Amino acid sequence: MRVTREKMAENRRRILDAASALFRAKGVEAVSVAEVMKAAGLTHGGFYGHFASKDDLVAKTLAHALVVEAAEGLDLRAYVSAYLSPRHRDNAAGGCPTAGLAAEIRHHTPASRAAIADGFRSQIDRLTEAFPGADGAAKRRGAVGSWAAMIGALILARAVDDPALSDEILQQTQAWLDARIGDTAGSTDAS
Amino acid sequence: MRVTREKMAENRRRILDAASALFRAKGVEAVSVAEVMKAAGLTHGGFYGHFASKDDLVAKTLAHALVVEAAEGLDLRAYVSAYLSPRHRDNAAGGCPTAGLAAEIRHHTPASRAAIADGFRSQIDRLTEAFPGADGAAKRRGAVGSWAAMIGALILARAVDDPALSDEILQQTQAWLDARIGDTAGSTDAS
DNA sequence: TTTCAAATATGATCGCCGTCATGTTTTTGT
DNA sequence: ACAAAAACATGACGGCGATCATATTTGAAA
Repeated sequence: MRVTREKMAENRRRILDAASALFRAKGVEAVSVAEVMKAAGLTHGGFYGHFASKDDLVAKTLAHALVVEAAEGLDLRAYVSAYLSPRHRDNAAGGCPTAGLAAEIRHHTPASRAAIADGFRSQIDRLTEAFPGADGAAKRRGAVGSWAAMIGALILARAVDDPALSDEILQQTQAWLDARIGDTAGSTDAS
Repeated sequence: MRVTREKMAENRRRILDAASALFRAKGVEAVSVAEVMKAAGLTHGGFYGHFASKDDLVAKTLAHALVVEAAEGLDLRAYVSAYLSPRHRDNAAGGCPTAGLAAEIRHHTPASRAAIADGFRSQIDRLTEAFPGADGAAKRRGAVGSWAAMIGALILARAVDDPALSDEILQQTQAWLDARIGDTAGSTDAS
């Protein structure tokens, strides 16, 4: 049952999208190849026509999910607020792949770790542009530090069962970051 | 082959210690029950005399690993420096259980999530005491925010393959936190 | 000391999952 | 239009791992 080039490319995209959502929602190890294929509307047989192995799928999925759209004039405050919202916490399947997958990737192949490193670099660069600061070094320092806080807070908030504690972690981190971001608010010149 | 009450208690401790190190090093799902028992110097058979299931072991291991020693007069700067050191990054098996396991626990049983929540509360309280600030609310906000940054930075640094990027994440976060911690340095009154 | 059950060892079971083998259909290059 | 193979479906295989069954030893209570 052969299919069009175009259809095949679409199938590949569907597999990557399904894997991306499932991996974020349940973790890589908890998701089977057959489950991914089924979510993509296919059966497990065709999988090895698209990818060499499950590990290969993980690496390709990371590269696929971590593409960061260049954000001119990103509103950092709004970004942080949305990132640390209960809505984002409760929507891991559609949320930030870094927060959902970074911890696991430590145990994966070099290809996956390289893919995630690329995504990290883009993300840091993007945040550095948006971060207020006197010079480039200060901006980058603030970008990395607050990015780490965002990732950490989301991971911690998701780990916990107690909604009150989970909410507090999100809110305190957001309030703390808001104060830091406001440190040199309104800087519009780049350097 | 029965053993002493005392020996049995020691065996249980060995199992928990082995599980704690192995889980942190390789992740919960990548470690088999037999592997844990072997590391504890036993065989897989006796496992279910100590724990009801692997999930139960995970929950008990978290409670065992997350006991936080009360730290009077904690040197926050030194703590952050050690936490974000390459040495700690490269020693997951002996390092912070939260950074090693929190992300995974999201996919585990309520018992495990409750155990980790208890550990979080203790850790936040401990950091709140040590954090400088005008009032209790500011201290707690700073504690949660910087704790999230520490966890996040360690997780991100461990995920990455590129040593330069990994080092930078640790260093930038540490420098950033150092500046925040210094904001109201030398506060010794509590309220 | 004698008995009973506890603690662990050995071995088996059962299901899941990654991967491969093979069959079927149909696009694509000629 | 024809042939070749690409793309996917169905089905099978093999290993691993959680859990259980049973045997064995021996502490512990009487």
